[in-house]
Amino acid sequence: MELINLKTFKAVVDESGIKGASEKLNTVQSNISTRIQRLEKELNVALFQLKGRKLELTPHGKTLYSYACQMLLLETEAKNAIRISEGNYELTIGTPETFAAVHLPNALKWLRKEHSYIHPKIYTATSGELITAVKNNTVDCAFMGGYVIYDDLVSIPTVTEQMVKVTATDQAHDPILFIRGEGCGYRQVALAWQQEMGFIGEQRMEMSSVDGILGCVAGGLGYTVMGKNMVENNRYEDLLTVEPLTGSQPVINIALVHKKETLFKTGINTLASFFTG
Amino acid sequence: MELINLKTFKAVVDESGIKGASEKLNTVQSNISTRIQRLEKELNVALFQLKGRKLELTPHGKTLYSYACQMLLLETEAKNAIRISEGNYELTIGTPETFAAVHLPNALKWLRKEHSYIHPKIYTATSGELITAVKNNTVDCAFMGGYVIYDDLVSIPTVTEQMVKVTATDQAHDPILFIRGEGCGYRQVALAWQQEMGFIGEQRMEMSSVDGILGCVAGGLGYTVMGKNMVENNRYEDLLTVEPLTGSQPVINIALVHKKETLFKTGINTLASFFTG
DNA sequence: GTAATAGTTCAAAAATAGAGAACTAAATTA
DNA sequence: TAATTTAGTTCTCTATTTTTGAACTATTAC
Repeated sequence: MELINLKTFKAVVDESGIKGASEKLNTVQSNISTRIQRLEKELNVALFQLKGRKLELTPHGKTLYSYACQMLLLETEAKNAIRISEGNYELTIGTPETFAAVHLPNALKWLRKEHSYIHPKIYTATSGELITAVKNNTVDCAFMGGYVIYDDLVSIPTVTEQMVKVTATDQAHDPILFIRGEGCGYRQVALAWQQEMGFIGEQRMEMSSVDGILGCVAGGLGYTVMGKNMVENNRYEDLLTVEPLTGSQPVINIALVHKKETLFKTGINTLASFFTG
Repeated sequence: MELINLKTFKAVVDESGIKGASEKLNTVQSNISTRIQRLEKELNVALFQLKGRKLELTPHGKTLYSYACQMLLLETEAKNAIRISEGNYELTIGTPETFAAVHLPNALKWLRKEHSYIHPKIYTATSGELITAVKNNTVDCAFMGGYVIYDDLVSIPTVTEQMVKVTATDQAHDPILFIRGEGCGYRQVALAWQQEMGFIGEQRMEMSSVDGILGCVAGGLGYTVMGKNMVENNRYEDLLTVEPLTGSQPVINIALVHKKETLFKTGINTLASFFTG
């Protein structure tokens, strides 16, 4: 039993198919196919069953999956443990795009200057995706809006952002709320505010980029609700008016989230200390 | 990181050297050497340090060792879990040669008849070697004379054997005690008895085979102390006289020993139930 | 019915691991 | 202290394994 086969097996399960796995592992389908067959031959059981043109895990496959996950986790842990004991290690940090643009640069500059033995590696995704990324060790920690309340995760509060309503300065605007895509932390705050204020019937417009949203707002197409910092120094800043949000949640708290038992606790706390002082 | 490399690494540590590992893994030294180097290159740290002509684990090596053990354990567990969930599985049973000859045949016959889904696989070694074999999962369980008192091992009492002093029937014999080799459970009882009886100065003769010992005793070369069952039906039985052992330990208790947390608990208990009824 | 998608099989090419000999260095011993 | 034994490394050649990419089959979607 070799780890590459188990890694392949796990990829097939996670990506639910040979094709997905082959893309994830940067190889061709036939390799995935044969690696799985190698495992099946070695264990002398079928791991998958073809249902139509989908693969379905057999009970044996399920059994193996849990072991494979454990073993692969141990592999990365072993590598991490050695990296840490070398005193000089990589820390994978997940962050929403917005946070990466506004808050991370200074933190990384500071890290580089004061704790150069930590080599940060940034991974951007939506808040939603980041939770799973933390859970399955794709990242060592992640910045996230709101509070996370999972048993095996720890949240360290970092920055509190003033939420603001952003409108065009010299223009009337349509009652259209511009919000970011599914999975974004700000989106939730914006929607909650909209509901609280009773603007239920209002139109909404979804847009994935902050710059795009602010551009539209500046153009008088609508208004938006987001973090104050995100507007400051934006290219459209001069055309925009911000006013602090009213309502029950006028701020958003951004936490640094990590697994309870991580080998990188010290490094993560170091990173958090930049914000908490 | 591949399991074969970790397996090799573990073997080098366990056998304390490349040579030992190469013998254990049935390959040549150069292979062991390059596998270790592969690991070192991949992790970018030295795992061993040459001290004279001995290898010494570096701190990084120690770190890796604990992970390697865990991963390799998971590998065998994964295989076992699948074997068991197939409903039809192999059970590796360790036994001293003597026990294999006298008690096992009936047990195996019964197992085959009543619990044919268990496929016993026999591994013979001395009691001493069997303890380590159980500990590192070379065998799933093992029969052993005396009681084992290790934290993570469980002993199920099976048969109690009457110990007897065996002498030639129609002959005087020299005061030479024939005993079995190092690591044999009976040997210890024999030696304890000899000491208790005050036959300290007596000569001793070591011999690895029971038949050999009984042959010598039958020929009047000396006497021996062993389990009653081992003499019964032996080819020399007619020439031998047995008398129950006197002293504080006239019997030997043979237990079936296994790790506390084994996937084969049910199978092992089934096997034990043949003896306990 | 046709196109697209998912997975398998196969042969050739590329990469890798293994065996064994030659070599270096340390311990043993005579 | 010179010779021998032992442990480990390095190197080359060979054998094996892995990867690739194309052809093929089966299922789903349009």
